[in-house]
Formats: sequence, structure tokens, C-alpha cells
Amino acid sequence: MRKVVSLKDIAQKAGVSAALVSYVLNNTRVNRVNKETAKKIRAIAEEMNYNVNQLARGLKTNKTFTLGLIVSNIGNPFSATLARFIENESARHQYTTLFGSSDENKKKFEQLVNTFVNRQVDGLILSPPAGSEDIIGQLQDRGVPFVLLDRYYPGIPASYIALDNYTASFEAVQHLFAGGRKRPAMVSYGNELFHIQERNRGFIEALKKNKVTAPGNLLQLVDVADDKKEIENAIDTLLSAVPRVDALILGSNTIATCGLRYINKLPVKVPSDIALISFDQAEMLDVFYSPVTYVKQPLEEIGRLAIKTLLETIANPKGLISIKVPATLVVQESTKAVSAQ
Amino acid sequence: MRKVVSLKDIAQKAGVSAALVSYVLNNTRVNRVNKETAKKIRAIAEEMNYNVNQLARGLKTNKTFTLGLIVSNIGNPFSATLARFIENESARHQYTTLFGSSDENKKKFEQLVNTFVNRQVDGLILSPPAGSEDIIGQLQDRGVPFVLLDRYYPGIPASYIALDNYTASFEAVQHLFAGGRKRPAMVSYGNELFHIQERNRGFIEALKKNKVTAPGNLLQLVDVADDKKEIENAIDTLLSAVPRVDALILGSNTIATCGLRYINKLPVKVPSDIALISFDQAEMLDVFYSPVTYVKQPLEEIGRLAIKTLLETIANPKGLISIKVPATLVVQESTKAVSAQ
DNA sequence: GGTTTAGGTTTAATCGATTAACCATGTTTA
DNA sequence: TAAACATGGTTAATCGATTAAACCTAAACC
Repeated sequence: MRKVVSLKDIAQKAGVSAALVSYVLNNTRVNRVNKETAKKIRAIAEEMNYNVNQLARGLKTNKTFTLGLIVSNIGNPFSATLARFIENESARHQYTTLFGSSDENKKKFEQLVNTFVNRQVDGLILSPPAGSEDIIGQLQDRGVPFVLLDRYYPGIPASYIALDNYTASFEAVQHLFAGGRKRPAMVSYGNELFHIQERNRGFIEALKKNKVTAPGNLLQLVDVADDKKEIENAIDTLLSAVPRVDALILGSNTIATCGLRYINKLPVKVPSDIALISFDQAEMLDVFYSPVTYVKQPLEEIGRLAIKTLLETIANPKGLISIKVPATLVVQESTKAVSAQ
Repeated sequence: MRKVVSLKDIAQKAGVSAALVSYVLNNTRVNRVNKETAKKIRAIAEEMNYNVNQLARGLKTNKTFTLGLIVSNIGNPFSATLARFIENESARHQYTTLFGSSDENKKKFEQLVNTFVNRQVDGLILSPPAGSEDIIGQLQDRGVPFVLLDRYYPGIPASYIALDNYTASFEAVQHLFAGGRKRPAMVSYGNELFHIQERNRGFIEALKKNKVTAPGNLLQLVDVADDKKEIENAIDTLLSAVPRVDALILGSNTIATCGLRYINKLPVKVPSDIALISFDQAEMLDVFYSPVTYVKQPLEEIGRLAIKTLLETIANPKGLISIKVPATLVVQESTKAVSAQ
């Protein structure tokens, strides 16, 4: 960076004190400054191409207008889309965003949190990995404003914005039954993240409600870490089950990516042999030969609410705001009703 | 934020000066400090849970270990994936990243650049929208280190990392001819961005080389702004052309998203009626009923090189590094060879 | 015995802004 | 006429670090 101009430089050129320049450029004490002087200062600032040093300002005011966003993986379209809406909304409020991906790794998550806090972010938007309750707790102790995104811990009182996963899952199953399907199965993750458990619970409860026998066998859990092979195995298991499975719910967009790719190669036909529902919106769902019905999260609203909640928390750290937003089921060809047998 | 501990607090508790604490915690002057004192200071810092205030440090050292990344839209899987690799690579060097989306809007782009520069980022990674030469020029005048990503301006001497789009495009066409296709067409953008023009030029040159008549008719240009309808029209036009088009190149991943969705609904069959090639990797390409051949950008390498180049530019602002990386064509079913007629 | 030298630590300036408190001078007002 | 007010501006402390330079003591050297 070449000769960056500071308030002092402007003050010198204008023959006034730096303080006055600051007052003028920030429009503080507006009626205590001579109009002519103000005009002159502004002109010089413009001419010298002055830009405030946000580091210095932040240090002094204890406010950086910077937020930190931590998702599991910004490369994941779900997170990326959410990040985009969050960016839009925070920009509307003059905030800039630091981002980081935790890879569902607690250690990485903690490091990112600390890095961001050390940079004096005004607040954090977090999708914490499993088992991060203690880190969340520390943040609360430290008084750092934050809001949980997409996930939360039922035992911990913290602000969050998340999908009503239980209902979303439950209603997806209901839709399948309404279309004449008798034995829906689901591939999902087996970790302790609450939002995933809610999806799984919604699935099981819906099966029970519809009096499906042995519902436990219809939920195949895979590990987040090495999922590709596991997902394919899970699908194989379900497709060869007796009695025959006639619908499949893919419990996340990563599962869907892998699952659809695999199903694309299998002889099984969608929707005649099997119906398909995926969680989360994605380009590929429309591009599949039988466009896939999906549980759509209102990402724009979630992003908007996350920022709104965070800003309110920053303004009033004591408040607690928890919002569960409803999903909508976008019905496409993959769950076309079968004729009653 | 509650009582944040500063160097001074530690100094007080340890009964030493703040300077000494700084020396110890930064391991500067390491052999001039009493081992016992150092140990004690470290213990107290640990106990008080000290974290350096990066704002203050940055203000003093003129180094923030923060980079700014501006893409056209972080919600776009292409940008998101790239962002992810950039994040990884910059994290390896202790850098944190601010991000922003320009929406191919020059005004927004300029604002983001300024916001980031005011926050004293150490450098910028930029995918500038069309017509941003002046902004780039100003950055050079101001001496802000930056590297252009994915795009560049041939007339402006600036560091960049970009795909060799001309060759990528040219070879995609060659592959089609090698598979027996006679009249490949392309849907691409009509803006002045150089990297897009290179793609278009590669296409045209390859047609000429293969002595295709009226190559101009085979390139349909659409506008970035309102592309959906335009893309569908372009595809309609090409599919009904005489003589018959037997291959289609989708010139970007946004065009591919829309195009594949549309082709999915049309009666035309891939690859028998028409071959398909897309630019950029994407989940959906594998999920299409006839997995789509695509021009794969080495995103990880591009991300790595971008950071490497930027860090070198930060260290030595005079240097100029321009790298064109080669694409690889990932051949899938959508361009299966047709039997010679 | 006086002067280096090395070890160990402190002082104080500085980065670039913000802002409470103060100082002049002129003008009302009681 | 003196106190009160308005106007226009300056001073100086401060935010939390970094770091060159100075300071002090005791041991080492000539």
C-alpha cells in the first residue's frame, strides 16, 4: 500500500485538528461546525482520496462491522446458497463477513471461532459440528453474540434459526403414503447432531403412524466421514429388502448427490419401481431423469432471520431468540402416485 | 464481550511491563528474557485466557493476515468450490478470508473492493465483472496486492490465474469430431469478459479447422442478466437448425444448469440424437440420465496457485505472475461416439 | 579499578481513529 | 453589567498492541 492518507494528513492540509476532521466526516456534532470549514474538509478528504482505517476505528469504538460465518463446508451448495443470502442481508446492514468451514471437525471449528473472535467480529453465525456444546458454552461465558444456524442443541439455551426437521421429515413420508407407497425407506446420517436426529425421528414416527412393520429396518444410517461406499451399500440393502421398499428418502444433499449418481446406474426405475425424495434444494434434483421431489428449506428466510437475530443479539445480548422455520415439499415426478394395486 | 484481557492485564498480574509480555508471547528477543519470568508470564496468559487483539496488532504492524475474496456469486457451486480451496490454502498460511459477491455488477464490485481495502486486508483475490479495468488500475496505483482469478484483461499487466479457455474449448470440439459428430453448436455468453470470449473463439476456430460451414450460426450468445428464457430459446434455435446440429456445448455451469433442465424435458435423446459437453464440474452432470462430458477446471490447483501468487505478490509487490492452467476433458456417456454413417 | 558486555527489563512513541472535556470569542438575556 | 449561552474549534486521553531505545545490575575484561 502506498501513502495511505489519515485524518492527520487531511487536518494538516486543511489547517485544522484531526478531531475536527473526524467530526466532520462522521457527521457528529453537525451543528457545532462551521459550514465552510466542513465543506473545505470534505473537499480535501475527497481530493486526497481518504478512506477510514477500519482497524483503527474498530479498535477505538469496539465495533468492527464484521461477522463470522462458520458452516461445515462452504463448497457444499447448501451452505454456499445460505452463505449468499447471509452475505446479502449483512451487506444491507453494512456488515462484512469472514467465513470458514469446519468440515464437521470440532477442533477446526474451535480454531475458527477463536480466530474470528480475535479479529473482534461483532458476532458469529455458526453451524457447529457434533459435540461442540462446550465451545458454545464458552462463547456464552465470554459474552460473544452468536446465533446457531441450521442446527442447535436442545439442552443449551442459545439463539438459533433452524428448520423444523421433524415435521419436514414426517410430512415427506405422509406425502409418500398419500401417493400409494407402502414401504418408504430412508438413508440418513447416524451422528448425534440434533437436526439429523429430528429428521430420523420424523421418519420413524410417520412410519409408525402408518402402521408399517419393522420401521427400524427401513432407516439406514451412514457415517458422515466416509459416506460414498456406505451410502451405496445402504441403498443396496434397502433395494433388496423383503418386503420390497417402494420409496426412498435421501436424508441430506450430500447423501442425495451420491445416491442419485448411484441410482442413475442401477436398473431400478423412478418413479415406477421406487419413489424418491431428497432433502434440500439442488440443481441436480431437476436434472435427474425423473425430477426429484424435495424438502425445500427456505434458505433466504433462514439467512435473513439469522442476520436479524444476530443483530438483535448484538444490540441486546440477554435476549434469546429461537426460530424453527417450516419446510415446503416441492413435489416433482419422482413421487408420482402409483395406481392402487 | 465481557472483560477481555489485554497485555496490560497480564503484565499487572505478573508484575512486569506490557512490553515484556509481548516479547514473551511472541517469542521475540527470546534469549534476552529470563526463563523463569517467561514461564510465569506464559502461565498467567494461559490462565487468564489471553487472546491477542488482532485489530490492535494489525494497526501497529500493518499486517492483518486477512484476505479478501470477491467472486461473482458465492452461491454458484463453481465459485463455492473454488472458495473452499482458497480457504484451505489460505488457512495453511494463517490467513482468514473475507468474501463478497459482485453479481457481475461493477458498482457492487467496486464497493466490495473498497470495503475490504478499508479493512486493511493484506491482499485481494478477484473475479472482476466486465468493464472493471479502471478499478483494477486504481488498485495498482494504490499499491494493493491482488491476483485475478478465473478471468483477466489481456491489455492490463496484472497477476492472474485462469484457465486456458481457448484450448479447453478447442479441444472439446475436437473431441466431438473424433466421436463422429459433424455439426457441434454452443450456447455461451455474449459479454466482453475475456475468458468467455476465449471460449467462444476456441469453439469457432475448431469449427473452422474442421471445415464446418457457417460456423457463426452455431454459436448462440445469451445475456448474463436474464438468461433462463434466452438459453431455452437458443437451444430451440440450435435444435431446429438445418443442417441438423448433433452436439451441444454449454458454455458455463449456469448455462448448463438451465440447459440440462430444459433438455431433460425435450424429446431429443442424449447421446444418440445429440452429444453434450458442459463447462465446469458439477454434481448434476453425473446425475443427468446420460452423464455429461465436461471441461474440468483444476479448481484445487487454481485455488492453491491463487494464494501462492497472492502471497508472493504481497512479499514482492513488483513481481508479476500470470498462469494459465490447462483443463482436462472428463469424458462421459453424453459424447459417446456415433457409428459412422 | 574503570570500562565493556551481557542479561533482563522498562520507557515511551506509535499505528489511526474517536470523543469527553476544555478554551475562546461573541451574543443574549435577566 | 454579569451571567448564560451559542459558536467553532483544540487538547489530550484512549483503544491494545509492537518495538526501538534506554536503563539498570552484575559479571567479565584489561
